[in-house]
Amino acid sequence: MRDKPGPAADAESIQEDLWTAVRGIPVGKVATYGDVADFTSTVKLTARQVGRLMSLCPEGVPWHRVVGAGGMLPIGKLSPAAEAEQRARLTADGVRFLGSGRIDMTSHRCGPGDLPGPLEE
DNA sequence: ATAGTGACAAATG
DNA sequence: TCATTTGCCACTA
Repeated sequence: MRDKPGPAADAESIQEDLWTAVRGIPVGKVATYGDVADFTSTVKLTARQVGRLMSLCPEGVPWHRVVGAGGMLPIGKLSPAAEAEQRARLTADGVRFLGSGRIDMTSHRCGPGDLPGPLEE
């Protein structure tokens, strides 16, 4: 190995795996940060880690399919415009919203194993 | 090194 | 259903 002993499994690898997991979310479905963190995993990530890395997510990644627990959109805290965009994209994907501005997780929640990502065994 | 903050989550009242 | 508190991990002052 050549290279310094950086942080366990370079952050690049983590991101790559993360994007793959997010991209594996089927259209019309959504996953929570905790779920995505569970899918990804070459290294066990926590919901916060996922959220933090999400800000770096490159183009082509349906980040809008990643929501908070219960279908809340915590993005509004960071960028109100992004929240509107996410909402519009999800609607275009066929996701329904509840009157409280939250997503109808009862029908769109993606659980571990329901994702065609690298988690398969 | 300590404290504060943040695209979160689960438990509690 | 909502508000509060605690745990989590990384970054910034």
